[in-house]
Amino acid sequence: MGIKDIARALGVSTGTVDRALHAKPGINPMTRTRVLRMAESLGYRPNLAARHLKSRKVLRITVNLPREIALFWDSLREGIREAATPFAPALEVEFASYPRLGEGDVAAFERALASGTNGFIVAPGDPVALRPHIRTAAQRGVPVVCVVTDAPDTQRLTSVSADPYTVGAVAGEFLTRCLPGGGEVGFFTGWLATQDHADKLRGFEQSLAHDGHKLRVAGVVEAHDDEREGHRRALALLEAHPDLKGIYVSTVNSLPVLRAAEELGRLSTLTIVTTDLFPDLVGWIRRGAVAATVYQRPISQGRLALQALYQFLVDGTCPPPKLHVVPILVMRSNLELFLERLPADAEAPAGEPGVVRT
Amino acid sequence: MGIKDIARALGVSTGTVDRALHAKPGINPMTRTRVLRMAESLGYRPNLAARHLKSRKVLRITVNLPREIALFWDSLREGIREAATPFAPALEVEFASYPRLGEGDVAAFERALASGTNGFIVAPGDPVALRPHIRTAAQRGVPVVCVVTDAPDTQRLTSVSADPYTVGAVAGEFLTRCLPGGGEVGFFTGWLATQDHADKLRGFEQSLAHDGHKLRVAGVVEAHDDEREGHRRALALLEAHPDLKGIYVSTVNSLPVLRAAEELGRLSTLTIVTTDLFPDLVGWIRRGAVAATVYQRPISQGRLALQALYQFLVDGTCPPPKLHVVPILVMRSNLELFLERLPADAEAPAGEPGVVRT
DNA sequence: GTCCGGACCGTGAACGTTCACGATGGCGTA
DNA sequence: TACGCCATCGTGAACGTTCACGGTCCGGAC
Repeated sequence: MGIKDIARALGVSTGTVDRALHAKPGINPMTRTRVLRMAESLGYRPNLAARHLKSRKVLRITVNLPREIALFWDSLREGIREAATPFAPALEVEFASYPRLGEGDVAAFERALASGTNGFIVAPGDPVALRPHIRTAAQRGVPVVCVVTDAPDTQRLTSVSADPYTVGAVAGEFLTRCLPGGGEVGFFTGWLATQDHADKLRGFEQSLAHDGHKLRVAGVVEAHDDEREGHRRALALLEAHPDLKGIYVSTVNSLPVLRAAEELGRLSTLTIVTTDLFPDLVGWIRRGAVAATVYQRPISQGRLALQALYQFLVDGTCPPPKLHVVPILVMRSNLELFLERLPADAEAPAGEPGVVRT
Repeated sequence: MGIKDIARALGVSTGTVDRALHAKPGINPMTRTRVLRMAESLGYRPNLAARHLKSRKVLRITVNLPREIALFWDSLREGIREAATPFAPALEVEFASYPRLGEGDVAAFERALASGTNGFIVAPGDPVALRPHIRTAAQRGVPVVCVVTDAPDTQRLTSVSADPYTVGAVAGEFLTRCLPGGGEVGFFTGWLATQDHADKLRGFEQSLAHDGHKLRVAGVVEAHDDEREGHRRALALLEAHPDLKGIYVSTVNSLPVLRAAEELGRLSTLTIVTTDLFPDLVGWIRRGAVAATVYQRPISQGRLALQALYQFLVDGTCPPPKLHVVPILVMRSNLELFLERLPADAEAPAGEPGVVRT
């Protein structure tokens, strides 16, 4: 079951077999197919050890992710790094960062593609802008894996994310359980035009419906990832609904909403569910102001993304078009276990400007 | 940074370096230390590809786990298998099963040790009985990793488990959130003498205490993993406390408790939290009779165990004495995502004897 | 002095693959 | 006919490590 066996079986040399298996020039198309057919029938599996021993060519994959929110993206990077170590030194991971989601990802992508990467892991901020670049990458045989956010209808290899519908449904079910008496709850998101955000709302509403509509959505707020707007609209929602029982902030921008609730003295009567985990949120969870946060498990996402990409580069095996991680409810009781696993320097935010801590 | 560089730097042959690095006989102790020191200072990392290419010696690790509960242990095995594939064919995993936890694990251990395994992954049913065997294994340089249950005070390499204190605390916090009005709850376990079970109770009580003692433990029941006893004592507890608001079954034996609650018509007034996931539990979760189950993530445990063991066998790097996975709350809304990932044939229980399904 | 044995160490082949180079042969052109 | 070119294929070295084998040296016994 080696390259030699194929050569012997066909009466050709190992060099010819090598050329055939790697689609190199300088070989008769007929012998090429004969070799391929024989390789197939013999069940040929390349010996990776020997391959890497000889031409110490390393696979280079580049990871383009934002810097902010640090704790989240650092965790994602950590998951990738961790999953990559078993393959070292045959695999080399190159990290490139840009300030925020969608700010500079295209440029970083072009640079890496020009420098000759073998694969990508990216979080598309603006999928439409990235689409043509994913196309050219695919044409050159460079696979792209999306994490956290997807770039649908492109030639990406696969996407890894927390299934948004389930994320919303988990938050909804938890709120339903926490508020057995029923009542009104608020839903905060970024843009409902974004597929992911709309899916979360769908999942959320579906969960509420399960309970016989004792809990209902009093307002759906689009904050457009803007701190000021989030704060202002949270104040408005709370004042318009003095009897509001719960809030689910389905984006990572939960701080403005939390502060608004605190300013109005409503924290004790509200059950609040947020999204993901970042330093400034830890305190709110510890003192119970946030009942739970739906964690999208960046570490696991990173691991899955890297493994799918590596498998494809080595075996050529295609993953399913979408890979999902199960969202986790982080509460006070299991918070510490998450903080343990997180990148070390990321937990202490120190006095960041504009951050109110109580 | 290869064996040749060490040889050249010291003016010896590669054979000598090889003998020194592997503690083989037939080498002067002095040259041995000289080689080791030089290897250290040059930062020598063996080329695993070359090593495996030459003496195609495969690491063989044996996994001894119970058959029942199938879904749980199959998931654990799946996690191990999955984590092992990247190392194939340099790593070979051998699975041995015995009927139940503690029934035949010692015999299986001895057999595998005699057959010359390189490492173990086991779930000690009776840690005391297994201790001497772990000792002899350790003396022969065969590392043992415990999963799910630990064998403390032995020479095991490490143990992988869901931190029992956190498991209990998560269940407690969830119940607290579900029952904002306070009241009495029941706690079911196996044996309080078992460290893990006692830790879960501690975590559980700690979470209740956080809330200003509005929720309190009406009864702690030891069911000794006996179905009849569990059922009988559940009936007794429910009848003694007609106002019981919630139940946490901290072992996998939750069915007798659930049936007792159902028989007494108390399901609708009880918030029930169980442990782990198995086929017969799925229906109870789907119709909301079980609010949530604390999942101890066997797949992740398997992955962690294998990676720690492999790292040690290859690098000699020792993992921390305990590795923890974060327990997850499985509810109706994320149940399907878990069932997806589970071993295929394990979900459908068919008509198992003695199983009541509604 | 010769021989032997043991301790220690060097030598070289082999593992499966890759790749640069050389070899072969057929065909067209001078 | 002689030559060169191109397409196609074979050859052999190299990658870093392991291991069986053989070599060298030294001390002791005859």
